[in-house]
Parts: sequence; C-alpha cells; structure tokens
Amino acid sequence: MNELATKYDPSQVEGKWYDYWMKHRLFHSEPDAREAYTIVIPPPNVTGVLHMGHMLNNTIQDILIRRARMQGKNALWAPGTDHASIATETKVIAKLADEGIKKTDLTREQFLEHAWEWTHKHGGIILEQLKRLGASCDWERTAFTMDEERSESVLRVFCDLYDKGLIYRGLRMVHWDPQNRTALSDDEVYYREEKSKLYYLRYYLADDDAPDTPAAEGEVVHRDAQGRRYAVVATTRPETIMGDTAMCINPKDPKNHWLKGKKVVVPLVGRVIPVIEDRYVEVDFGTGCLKVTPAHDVNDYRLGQTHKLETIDIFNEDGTLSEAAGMYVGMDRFDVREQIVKDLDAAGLVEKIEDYTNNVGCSERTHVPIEPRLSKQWFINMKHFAKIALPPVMNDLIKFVPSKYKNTYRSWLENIQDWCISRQLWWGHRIPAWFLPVGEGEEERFVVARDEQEALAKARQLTGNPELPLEALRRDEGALDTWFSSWLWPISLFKGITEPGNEEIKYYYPTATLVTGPDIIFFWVARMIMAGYEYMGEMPFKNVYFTGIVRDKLGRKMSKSLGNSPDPIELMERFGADGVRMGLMLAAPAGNDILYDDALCEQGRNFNTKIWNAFRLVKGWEISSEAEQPESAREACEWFASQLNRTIAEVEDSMEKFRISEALMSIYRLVRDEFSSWYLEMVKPAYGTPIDAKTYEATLAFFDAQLRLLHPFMPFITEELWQHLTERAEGESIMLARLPEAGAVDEELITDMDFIKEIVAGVRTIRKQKQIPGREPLELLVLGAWPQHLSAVLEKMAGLSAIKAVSEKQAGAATFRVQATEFAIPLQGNVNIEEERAKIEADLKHLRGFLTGVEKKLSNERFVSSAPEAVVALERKKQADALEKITALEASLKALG
RNA sequence: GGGCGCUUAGCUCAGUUGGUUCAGAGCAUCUGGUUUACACCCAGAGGGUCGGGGGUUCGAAUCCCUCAGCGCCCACCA
Repeated sequence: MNELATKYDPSQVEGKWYDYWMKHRLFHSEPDAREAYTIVIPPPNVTGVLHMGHMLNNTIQDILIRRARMQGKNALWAPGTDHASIATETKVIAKLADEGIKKTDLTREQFLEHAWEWTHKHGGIILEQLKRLGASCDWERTAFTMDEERSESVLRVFCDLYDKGLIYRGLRMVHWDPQNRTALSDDEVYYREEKSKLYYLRYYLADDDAPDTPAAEGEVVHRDAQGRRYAVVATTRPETIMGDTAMCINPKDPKNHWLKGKKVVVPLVGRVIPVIEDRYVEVDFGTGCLKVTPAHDVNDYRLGQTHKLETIDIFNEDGTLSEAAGMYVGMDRFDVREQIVKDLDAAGLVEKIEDYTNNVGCSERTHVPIEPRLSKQWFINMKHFAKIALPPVMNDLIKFVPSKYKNTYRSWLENIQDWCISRQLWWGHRIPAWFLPVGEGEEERFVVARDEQEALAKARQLTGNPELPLEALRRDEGALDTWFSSWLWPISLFKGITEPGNEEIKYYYPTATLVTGPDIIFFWVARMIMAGYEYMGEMPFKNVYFTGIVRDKLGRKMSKSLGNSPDPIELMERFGADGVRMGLMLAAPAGNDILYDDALCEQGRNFNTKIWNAFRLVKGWEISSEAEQPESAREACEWFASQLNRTIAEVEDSMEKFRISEALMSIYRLVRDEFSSWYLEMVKPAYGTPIDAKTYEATLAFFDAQLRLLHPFMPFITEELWQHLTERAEGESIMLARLPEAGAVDEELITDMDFIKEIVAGVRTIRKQKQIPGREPLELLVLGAWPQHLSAVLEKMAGLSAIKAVSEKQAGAATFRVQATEFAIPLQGNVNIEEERAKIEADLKHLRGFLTGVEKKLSNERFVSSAPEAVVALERKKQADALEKITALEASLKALG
C-alpha cells in the first residue's frame, strides 16, 4: 500500500486517472446483452470554448452516465460538435475581414477552404476541455454535424421530406440579416428596446378638387399655409417611404373619414397611392394613418396581399437602397434615414418628430436590426410535425424536468409557424436543389435530388429534354439552417437515417435523458422530438432535464463584456475538477438559474480534503487480528450500516427525481457528519493501540460503499482512494464497480443513536460551560428512560467513567434533559444554583406554553370529533409527554432547594 | 397585450396527498477550541408571525380569492 500524501492534490491525480480510463477504453460502449443507457451530448459549436454553462450541463450528463454505468447498464455518452452554420460563418467572415478579405471577393470554394481551415484550427478544443472535467464520453464515436455520415443523413431527410410534400419553396416575408445577407428563422430573431423617433410626415391629397371642404364633426383635417389638405402619417422608418404603395386607415375612424376613397402623394417621392381601409389599423396610434410598405414589413405585407397592392422592394441584400427605390440608391438604410429626414424637413413635409421607444428585431448572431424581406426560401410545413410531437410530451411519455416547460412547449406547438430552413450562407449543408434554365418572366423550375446525376435525370424528365446538359443546371447556393442537422442528432449518430434498423440504432435509441438549456427548447428539443417520431416512429429521449443559466453571485448573466465569467480551466486548476463539479452541483436544482460563487467550489474542494483525511486516518491504524471488537465499535458498526443504507435510498430517490443537488447533499452529510464526525470517533482506537480486525474490515467496507456512491459526482478522488482500498488488476476501475444498493434500515436504531448524540452534546455543553477538559472522565446520572443498548458508545463519545440510573433528583449536579429523561453530572461545588434554576424555569415556561396549546386543541370538541383518530391520539400523547416533563422539571427545581 | 412561474432564516433553496418527526438543509454569522485524520478543521449557539390582506377548515407555508414585488416565454401597434 503506497503512502498517502498529507494533503490531497487534484493535479497529481486527475490527469493520471483520465489517461487510465482512456487507455483501458472504459468509456467505450458496444451493443451487448445489457440494458442500454444513452445520452447524446448537445453538440457545442465546433469552434467554441468551454464556458460555465457547458461545465454545468456536462457535469450533469457525466453524473447520469456514470451512475447508469455503475448500475450495470451499458452506458454510452456520445460526443460531438456542431458546425454552427451561421455562427461559424460569422466568425470566419470577421477573421477574413481582419486580413482585408471580403467574402464577396471569394468564390464559394475559396471561402469554404478558409472555413475548414478555421474549423480545423479551433475545432475540438472544447472537447479536450471536457476531458479535464472528467467527462466520460465515448470519444471513439466523436461526430460532427457536417461529417460525411451526418451530411448524408441531412441530404436524405431533405429529399424525403420534399418528396412527402413537407418541404416547399415559397415567396415569403422572412427575417433578413443584412450583415450576413441571409434569411433567418423566426427563432433566430430577438427584440431589443431602442430609443428612436416617431416621424410625422405629410401625405398631401392628390388632385384635391375641393380643398375648401369644411371638416365634418369629429374629423381631423390638416391644411398647410396655402390651404392644401394633407394626411399625417406617423412612422419610425421614414427611409421606407419609397416603398409605400398605399396609405391605410381604419374604416371606423371618424378622424380620417374624409380620406376615404382619396389618393395621397408619398412625400418627396411624389408617387400617388390609394387610401385603403382595414381594421388592422389602430385608431388611437399616431394619427390613425398607416403608411403601407408591403415589401418591408410583415403586417404591411399582409395588407398588401388582401388589398392587392404593388410591392416595391427598395433594399438590396446588404441593406443599401436599390435601384427600385429611385432615390438614395446605394446608401445604407440608416444613413438614408438621417438624410431623408433632413430632405423631408427641408421640403416642409415633416409635421413633427417625437421621441419613441420601440422594439427592434435583431439577428441573434450579428445583432444588427433585421430587415423584413420578401424572398423565396425553403420551408418545412410544421403543422404535421406539431401534431406528432405534442402528445408525447403532454402525457409525460417524454418527461420534462422541471415540468413547467411543458406549457412553453405546448404554446409553441399550438401556434407554430412554418420553419424557414434555407440560409444564404456557404458554411453548412448545401441545399440539394437544382434550378433549370428558364426564360425571362417564366416561373422558376427546380428539382430536388441527392446528387448531380439524379438531379440531371430528374431535370431531363421534367423538361422532356434527354439532351439537357449538366451545365444547364444551377444548384441552389444556399445552405440549411444548422438545426436541420441537429434535429437528427440522436438518430444520425447511430446511422439511423442511412442504415435504418441497424444494430446500433436499435440498441441505443431511444436515448435516456437529454440535458440542455430551456433556451433551445424550440430550436432543438422540439425538433428532435419531431424528427424522432417522423423517422424512428419513437421518441428520441425519455427525459429532458433543463438546466438553468449560470449567473454571477449578483444574479447577472455571465458574459464576456462584463468579464464576470470565470475561466473553467483555471477554476479546475484552483479547486480540482471534483471540487468544481461539486460546487456547481450543490447550487443547481433543475431549471433554476444558479448563482455562481467561488465559495461553492471551495466547499467542494474542502469536501475532497475531508474525505482524503478521513481515509488517511483509517489507513494509519494498526490492525490486530487478536484484539476483540469493543462493544462500542459493535454498536457503531450496526448503527452506521443502517445510516448508510438510509442515505443510499435517499440518493436513489433524489436521482430518480433528477434532484441532483439533493442527492449530493445527502452524501455530503453522510460522509462528513455521520461517518467522519460520529462513526470514526466511535470506532477510533485509543492512542497507541491497534484496531481490531473486524471493525477495521467493516470500516473499509463502509468507506468503499461511500466512495462508490460518490463516484458519479466526484470521479477522480474516488478512483484515487479506491485503488488504495482494493487489490485490483490493471484495467479495473471504480467506475465499473456496482453502485451500493440500499439494504435494511433499522429506523429505531437510528432514532436511538440520535438520542445518544443528544446526550453526548449535552455532556459536551456542560464540559464547555464548566471548562472541564475532554479527557477528564465524568460520571453521568440518569433519571428516566434512554437507549441503554448503546451505552458503550455513549461512554466513549461523552468520555464517561460510569452511567448510573438514579431514582431521585440530585443536588449539586449540572443537569440537562433529552426528551423526558433527565441527565445529571455531579460536580462538587461547581454548580451555580441560580443558573440551573434559570435554565429549568426557562424550560418550564416553554413546556407550559406548549401544553396550553395542546390542551386548547383537545378541548375543542370539533377538533376531537372531526380530526382523524391518529391525529387526536397524537395530541393526547403530546399532552401526556409534556405533563411528564413538567413534573420532572418541577421535581428538579425542588431538588435545587 | 397574452401565457407561465416565483416570493420560506443574512444568501441559495427543500417542504410530495392540509394534521407526528413542520417550520428544515447548506453556506454565511457568533461563541469556544493547538483532543494523537483534517483550521480546507472540531464542538456549540443564534436567526424566519413562511411577501401583504381576506377566505375555506376543528386545523393552512401547504387549498381559494385579492393586492404588491420579481422572473421567464410568446406576440411585436406603424
């Protein structure tokens, strides 16, 4: 047995064991006869770096997977990374910009070369960092959402859904990111409050043939100095007036009644547009007049459709003004806003300008305001998927933890919009659609196919031209939304799309638990459920555990700009991976945000040290095979066995409910309080004497069980100590050992020991008050009942020379009570009568108050008649106990004289 | 604007169907400690009228109503 260092140093231990686990391929899984337990990692962005959110999330997954493994299941944690289409492309563009290269200067191939280079350079760092944490992923299976297998799966699914009619191409108003020049899905847009202005612009009546018509009752008619009539339109976006094709009023708005059927002139632009009526317009907002720009606003687009308005798209892809605008061509939209306000003002067309706060939709990735834009995109019909994905969650076939997210899930599915899956990006899965040549003004024509050859064949068939050359086809330039590959993750990892029904997919699917953040419940969780049912006919996972957000201790989100996010690697260097894992777990009930504080990791590290020292103590004992087991040790062993079993059951129960922090806390208390503070002190041999073999063996067994119980939470220190505990062959590991199973719990024994602990505490308190050193033996007098079968433990723990039962109150003794029993320690001339009296009187006062309450209850007839018998009986027992105690205390007072 | 959730000790949170053990845990605080594993420790202690008000009940932290404060999600009125 090697020597144990006096201090536990994680850095000497953690790397060593991770290498050992890897060397012996202990994380690797292959299908076999055992029950499978699978977790698929939420693939982090390939070029990302580890942050506290990952730490939390992956610690939980590792705990679950290690527990399952120790329950004898065939546990597989499948790792991988996500190509993160838009995020990565944004980073690559930024990097190229630093080098003075514009994306538009590159061909698709050149750009992808840069992107791959970037991916290889930064890719996978995060996976290496996860190893530091102890993540027991099967790295031999590491996948990438854009590797060959996953790409093939995406391709097949796209073609399949297209063939099923679930994917379609449509002209729609989409969220457009002018910086990345791509469409976004609804979910990739967030709204930011911005201080802006509300501009009131003059729209003169066109061909006003009766300018002198007086305003009718309730009407608000504006006239300029020349008496010309005009309407006033309030807008936050004056730069879009070039796209105006109507003005809209509410038909029931008396203010604007006079505008009905009229035409107005778009200021500065001079275009004459009709005044239309629609109840969509709020009478009380602004002036009740709305300018309608069908090409650049979702609601306006709808109005445009109902009223058959012309659509003028005045923006280019990059947010500059297009030829169609006719003015300010080539200028950026925000510059135009400034300029056009000046020009409008100069032309006397601005009525007034007010401060205004509005919500601006922004790209989640580039953070620039999105531009609603009419464009042809690829969509998935989500009605079909909502229908198959809602029931399993609502009836708990797929269990959400915490369950409150079921509501969120349902409301999203019930109001679902079709999913825009095309992105005008290069980094990603290229859309497998080929366009056919068409003449001017003709409808576009395309084919969807797995490859060029198939596309060509389909195109020839479609055109009826068997000679159509491949060059005539133009493949869609765009790529698919990242989530279009992620939603297949639990299936594609096991080739469930390309080789349906293969051994692996049959064995590992459905997976056990998905651990992820609620922020991607729509992006990812819901869609995996959809794909799961569509392609496997079954759920992708049985449980979804939603983690919270890691915040700093002031409750602020951790962010780079605030600089309040600790570096996980540095944390693990300071506290050890086990310490950090424990720190995170202690404060992380499911779904709740966690307020991170270094103090938590400190607690984790301290716990490591505690275990280490307890182990050193035990390992330092001399063992005697002749020595008899002392009575106190026998009692201690029996008691701790029950205590241990109770905790094992508690942990099982907590884990069942995904209450990981509670499970860990149970173990923490067991090891620190019950085992270290009580048990070890109970069995500790006297100084210089050896311990008997029987107690020693029992102690090692207890230690072993606790290490196994703790291993999923703190893999490193438990493995390190376990090697000192067991003779084992190369390749064995605690991670392959079985979790301890809960045996019988003698509740009465535990209760009795609690009584003993209280007596010990009572004696200690008296020692402290009277300044009697711990080693000085004391005599304890007992008046009343107590668990005498544990007297040996009591003597040892309280340092007693004798325990004597007495039948009368003692004078000249320091007393204390545990329940109805009185204990006394005779102290010659060392007792302060007044203090004793005060103590007893305080107790009496409290007890009498308690008794009054109980008696009041019992004298209430309605209570006695309505409450269940057991409850009433209980109250009677309380009454009897209180009376007994009061009698005892009164006797004590009398004894004091 | 719509929906959901939260409010229990200084902090972070447990508290399952209303009634032993219901007012708890960890951390923090305070007091005392060089006992032969551990000061990253040990032994003790204090601390909450369970957000306010009302109701149901023999009995409410727990059920209902209401008010206040906080948080999240969805929608996005120019």
